[in-house]
Amino acid sequence: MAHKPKRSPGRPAGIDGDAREQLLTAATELFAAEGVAGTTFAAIAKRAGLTPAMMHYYFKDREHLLDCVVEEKIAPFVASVWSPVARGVTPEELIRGIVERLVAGIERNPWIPSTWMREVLNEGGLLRSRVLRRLPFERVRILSGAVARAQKKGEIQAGVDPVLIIFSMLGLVMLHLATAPFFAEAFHRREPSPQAIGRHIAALLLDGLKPSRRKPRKRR
Amino acid sequence: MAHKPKRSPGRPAGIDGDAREQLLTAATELFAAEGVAGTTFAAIAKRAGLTPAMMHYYFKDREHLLDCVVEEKIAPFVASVWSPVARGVTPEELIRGIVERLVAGIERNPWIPSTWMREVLNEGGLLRSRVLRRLPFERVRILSGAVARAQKKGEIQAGVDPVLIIFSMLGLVMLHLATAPFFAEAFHRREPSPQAIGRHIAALLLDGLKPSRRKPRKRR
Amino acid sequence: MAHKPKRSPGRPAGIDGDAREQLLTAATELFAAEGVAGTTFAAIAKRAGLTPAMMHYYFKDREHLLDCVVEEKIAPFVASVWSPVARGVTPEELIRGIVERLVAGIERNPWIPSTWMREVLNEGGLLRSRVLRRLPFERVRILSGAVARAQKKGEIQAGVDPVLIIFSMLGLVMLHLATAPFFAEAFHRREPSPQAIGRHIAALLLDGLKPSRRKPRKRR
Amino acid sequence: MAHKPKRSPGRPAGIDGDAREQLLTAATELFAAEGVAGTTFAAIAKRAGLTPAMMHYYFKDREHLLDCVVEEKIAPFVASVWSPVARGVTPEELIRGIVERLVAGIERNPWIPSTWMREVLNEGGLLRSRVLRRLPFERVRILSGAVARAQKKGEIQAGVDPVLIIFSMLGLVMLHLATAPFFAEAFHRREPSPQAIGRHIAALLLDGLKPSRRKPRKRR
DNA sequence: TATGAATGAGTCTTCATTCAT
DNA sequence: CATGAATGAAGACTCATTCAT
Repeated sequence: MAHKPKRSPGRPAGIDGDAREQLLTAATELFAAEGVAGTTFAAIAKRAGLTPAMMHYYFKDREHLLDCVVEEKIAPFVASVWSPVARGVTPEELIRGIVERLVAGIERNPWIPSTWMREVLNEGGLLRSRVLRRLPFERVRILSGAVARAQKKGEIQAGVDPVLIIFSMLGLVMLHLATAPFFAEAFHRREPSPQAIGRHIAALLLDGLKPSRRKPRKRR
Repeated sequence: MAHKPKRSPGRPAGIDGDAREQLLTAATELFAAEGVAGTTFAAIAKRAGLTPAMMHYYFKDREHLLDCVVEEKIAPFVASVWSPVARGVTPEELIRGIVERLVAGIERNPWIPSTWMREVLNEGGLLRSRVLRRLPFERVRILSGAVARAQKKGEIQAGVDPVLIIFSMLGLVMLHLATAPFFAEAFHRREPSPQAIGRHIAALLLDGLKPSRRKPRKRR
Repeated sequence: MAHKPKRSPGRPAGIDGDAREQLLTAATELFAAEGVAGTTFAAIAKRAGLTPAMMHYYFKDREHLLDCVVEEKIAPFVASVWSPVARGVTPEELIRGIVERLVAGIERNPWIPSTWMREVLNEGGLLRSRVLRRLPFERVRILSGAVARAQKKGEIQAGVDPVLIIFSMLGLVMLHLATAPFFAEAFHRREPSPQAIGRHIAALLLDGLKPSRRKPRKRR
Repeated sequence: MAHKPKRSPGRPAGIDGDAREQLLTAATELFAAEGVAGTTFAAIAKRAGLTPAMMHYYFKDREHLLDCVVEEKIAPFVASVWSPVARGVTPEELIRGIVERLVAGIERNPWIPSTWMREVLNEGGLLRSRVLRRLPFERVRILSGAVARAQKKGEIQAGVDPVLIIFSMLGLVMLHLATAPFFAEAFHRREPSPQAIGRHIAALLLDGLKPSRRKPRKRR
């Protein structure tokens, strides 16, 4: 599907000088900073130190570029978050694992939260349908099923929706990581670390605001 | 600051035929659907049944248009949410009130969550600095102070951050309301009602996933 | 079908300053000289003393421009040639009339023969299908029917094909008028006048090379 | 003149695998279908299963490619048609011979009529001056002289021009062969065979529409 | 208040052409 | 011979903006 000129066989992919990879990286960074609609081919090329024409050499056109970004950058990230999700684990463990992998994946790809919020979640987001097709719905259902069962057993409160809670969880992580600079700017504070954000979210998700009955557990 | 041609005195503002108001409405709708960068003057004018030249007559240029949207549409919404926040109220009551007013305000302005996520929270968002200047930080501090005090008294668990929690709260509402269509599309379900979303968020924020010790209380 | 911005009502169409008309004229002239594929928007605009952007203002894009050329320039020419063709006239009279009107029409639109040969008759011609749709086949059939009947009566020799003869006739006119400059260039002669060409073709069509049995008739 | 990289001596020219020949063939076919201006180097290379860079290896640039097409493809065709023309033959025999060789040559090179009409006869045709230089004017003059003499003797009618008639003859052949697909498309008939076209043209040229006084002769 | 005409700057895209390998 | 990478120039098209009416 994605347009990919054959790489010269003598030249291994992925090395730092790989122009295509550099363009892709530049694209993701600019998408995060300016949005997809606000990012021109010329800007991407310039940031990678190349000419706009090279963009078309490697990616044919905008549509194909977006295909490539989703296929090569976003889909692997999504897979890394969801593929360990399996049946027979408690919701709490599942959630803790997902949040950890989300935070870790985003540390490696800091452009993701912004792009996800803007271009995936939003109506009219330019990556929306492309990403939608690649979401691992079976895994998502494993989690929502586990939540629903735990609710029936009284282990999870009945007020939350077992599907919406997944959006809450993902959304909170994306949102806090995406808005860390906004937070810092608005409140003249240091940006909270991803770990601090992860702890905040886990605490909020698992206990809400209520004081814990449990002994507070050590985290990492 | 904002460019506003004097309105002919005989003609009251706000009536349905008010071209300026119609343009502003068209703008907010398109901003929500396509993002600010993806919305052209021509598109706004066309949606309002007018010519691009009229956009310039009423709003001078893009910058002024954004000023007007923030000043006349977003700022009043923000104020309606935060102005009732006062000292001497429990964090739970404050949060409940804010979430309710958010949901109500968004029902009147359905374009807000999308635009907020895209253009305010995101780095590079085109409304960011404009909105930032108009946030009611004193009120925000009232809430975060109340949370911090409640934490000290053991009424709120220590794991959550008293400022981040505000982002969590606002973010959850915006996010769930903005992604309701995505949710429906991805899971082939009906869009959850704003009320259902409000209940889910309130439950999550106040209790997390834990089963409630309290008697479940009636909500509305 | 064709994209036509409404003309300001106070300004009559067709006056010399009409920018759209000037662009259309420039387009037809360049199409004749360089071919459709070889003619850029910029070149057309420049020849009319305007900017390329104006081309898009008046004609939207290349496709619409071609629509307009065919609709407003070629179709009327074709109609002027064929609409007087009626039943009950001898083939000789019909042919003589068509050739005369062709020559006259081309004198008013000297760009036609070249464009017709290049872009209509040729496979892959860029106006071909557009023009094809607008050919007056009923009239053509009137002529070919008349020729066929005259053949049966022995008034026309049996060797010629009653449909191909129409292509021969039209083709000879177009060809000789289109190649008049080539003729002059190749043989260092003056360009033959359209009238001379018309006489040559009528003579050829009606008598071939054979010496005439008839008294040579006065022509005009 | 034409740029021709030395062929490796062990490898005979003209065999099917000859890349240069394949490129030249692809070029002529595309020129006929899309016109010279509408044919890109990349398209030619692709049709021959090679890369655009190979075009430059073999033909240097566009200008040289056109030189090669004329020199190696069109000039031999022209020569094959005209070289048998000699003094001392009746115009009728000359014409009959030329038309036959034209039809035969075009059957071997079906791309010729279209290209000839588009790129040779038309003002602005991209092969025009190149072909003009290679026309065998002496032979053409042999024919026009023969026609003129026959006119003086009353064997050919006086109404036709002895030079224009040559254009008529060549043009009719090119035109009918080039427009055979158009004819078929426009009239929903089968394409006339080259032989049928040849017969029609010979009949038209020699007798016009008039019923023949001669006994109709057998043709092939 | 409203519009059509006009434009310059910018964006996407194509293409001939070059070059190192 | 042959290819992939790279580029500059140019073309189609868009758009914010201006202006006369």
